[in-house]
Amino acid sequence: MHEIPRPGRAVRGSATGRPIMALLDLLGRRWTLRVIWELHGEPLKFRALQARCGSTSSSVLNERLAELRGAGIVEVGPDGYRLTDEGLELLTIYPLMQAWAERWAMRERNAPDA
Amino acid sequence: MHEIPRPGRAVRGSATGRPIMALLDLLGRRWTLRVIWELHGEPLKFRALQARCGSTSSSVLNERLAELRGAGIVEVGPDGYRLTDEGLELLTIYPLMQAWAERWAMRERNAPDA
DNA sequence: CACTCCTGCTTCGGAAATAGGAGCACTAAC
DNA sequence: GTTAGTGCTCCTATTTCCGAAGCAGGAGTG
Repeated sequence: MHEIPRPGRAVRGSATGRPIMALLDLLGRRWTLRVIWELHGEPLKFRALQARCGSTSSSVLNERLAELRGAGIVEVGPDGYRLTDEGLELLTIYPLMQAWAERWAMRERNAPDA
Repeated sequence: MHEIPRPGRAVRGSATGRPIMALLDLLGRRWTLRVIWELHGEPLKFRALQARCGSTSSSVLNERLAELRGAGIVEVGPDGYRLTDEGLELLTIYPLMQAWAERWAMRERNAPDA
């Protein structure tokens, strides 16, 4: 088992305890950004969420969900997993990322293959 | 060697080619978010960047830099690695993450240990 | 009761990514 | 020549992840 990053504690790559470092560690793990993205709408059951995340393995998905619940980003409701109020706040970074990704796609279309 | 995610192509967990999926794959790799964060200011040489990223291994750091250069987020200048104009655009998500992380730290301080 | 279906979750062996460190080729001093 | 700095590569050990199977519990059905 690995540590769930928390502000005020040492995380991978930073022992200062700075909150942003804990968040960068948390969000930088595989599937974490994707899980939050897929939970932007209605609540999803475990297997439904798994299917939306490209059929990622249940073991890793369960770890990520435990971390996100520990950070107060995701909670379990009667209809499945959903974002908390704080999780919804974190969702504000996604429109920026999506707009950036769209410009990225336009640049790639106009560029010859690398 | 592994594939550098690009919009319009299949990436880990998504074969649709949606640009946001490529970006989520790219940013969800270890050290990627951190590298962009550390490059927000002045340009950094390879070893200086490595030191700021908690002495991550040079092999992985080099892979991440190759990916970020391939995506047009990072470029190499006379003074070292720095963000491109598009990389600076991506930097706009960090103030939101930092604010979120600060609230996270406040919640943790007010909460009994889990 | 048994049986079926769905739930979240766990376990396990093999595959892939990352860590950690030594070292290379190159350039610029001196 | 030596020394120091650069980006980067190679190698092995460790960690993480994948993929599939299966478990425990609850609800419904007869």
